[in-house]
Amino acid sequence: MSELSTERRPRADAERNRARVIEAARTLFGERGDEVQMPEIARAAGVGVGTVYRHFPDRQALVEAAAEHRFAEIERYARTRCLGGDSGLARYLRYVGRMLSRDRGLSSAIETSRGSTGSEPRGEARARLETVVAQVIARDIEAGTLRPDCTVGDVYLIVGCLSSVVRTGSGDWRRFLDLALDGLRPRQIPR
Amino acid sequence: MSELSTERRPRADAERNRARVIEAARTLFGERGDEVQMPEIARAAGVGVGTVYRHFPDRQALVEAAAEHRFAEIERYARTRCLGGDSGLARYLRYVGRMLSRDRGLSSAIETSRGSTGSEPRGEARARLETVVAQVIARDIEAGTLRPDCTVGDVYLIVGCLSSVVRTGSGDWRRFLDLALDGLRPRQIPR
DNA sequence: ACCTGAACACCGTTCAAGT
DNA sequence: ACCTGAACACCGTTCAAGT
Repeated sequence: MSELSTERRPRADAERNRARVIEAARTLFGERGDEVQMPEIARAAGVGVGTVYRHFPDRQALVEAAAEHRFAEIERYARTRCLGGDSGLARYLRYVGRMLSRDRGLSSAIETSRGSTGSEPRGEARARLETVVAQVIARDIEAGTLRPDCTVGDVYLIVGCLSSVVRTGSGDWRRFLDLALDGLRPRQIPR
Repeated sequence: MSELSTERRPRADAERNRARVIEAARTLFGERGDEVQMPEIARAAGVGVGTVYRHFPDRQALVEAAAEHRFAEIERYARTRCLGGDSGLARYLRYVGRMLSRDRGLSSAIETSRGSTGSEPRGEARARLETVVAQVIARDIEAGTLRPDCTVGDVYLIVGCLSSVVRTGSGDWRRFLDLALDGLRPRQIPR
């Protein structure tokens, strides 16, 4: 009857192993993106493959877990540096572009988390991020630098494309952002 | 000394097999995109896997060959229907979007042909297409509906993103195009 | 010359055995 | 409870044998 929570205190070595796996995954995915293999991560973490799978149901889950801290960083940046001026969204998107260029694993996480039904929370850092992005959008619209019909969905659309451009190296992502941002500006003097 | 050309006349059955492989690949890639497997294509074509590899060096080459006729179709559409009015590029991009929605294999071909060095011809249909796209751009710029600094590279950038949006189903590709096209319009009354 | 398909290589994932 | 790593499943690609 003292079983109020389903949570179990994990064994100390289990917790340490989990941390090591995440650490190794961050480094390797960050450097080489999606091509890194599971046995290599296990080796770098100093554990067996089975241990990796004990902590993460599949490869995809590990990719997401390894990228989670980036979403937290991005959320923090958006909250502290994109709510002050009148073109916060531009600042935000350029920051995301730089992040994607530096951390190739972030790109994989964003790309693959989209094929899903679309409505799964996928980590609380992302949920928080969505809230802040909505605030950035509202602020820019009020400042008159953003078209009034712009939604969070539009920003996701653009982030996804940005990720695709960076990942494939098919062009200059800064140029893409310039075009996209122009597309998001309000029509000046419509008549 | 009568060997003026390196070309050899292929045996009749070889040519027939090649055609069958392409036909099977078009159908299957078109329906289910990148997930279709080589043995399945071989079976559908009524040949052994080895025969597929005799005609196409690897999977990627087959994907490209199967999509080649789409590039020809798109080039024809661009040439006949996008050089008349004053917003040919918008017509063009919407047509590409519809094609990508219908033929899932085209998406794979576009996606994967980008990671490369960037400067390989990759089939003559694509080379011809590039020429026509340049003409569409020039015409729209002259008509004043397109920003004067728009390049073929910009259009490729947008087609790549369009492909990514359609493939991942991460959002409404028509909405994305509306935004991108707005970004490509000339700034009205800049001062 | 070209075809066939069993065999190989590779990588994600599982599970029997160990502590 | 958790860990290990050999074994399995799967799929792209090769190649010895056949016509």
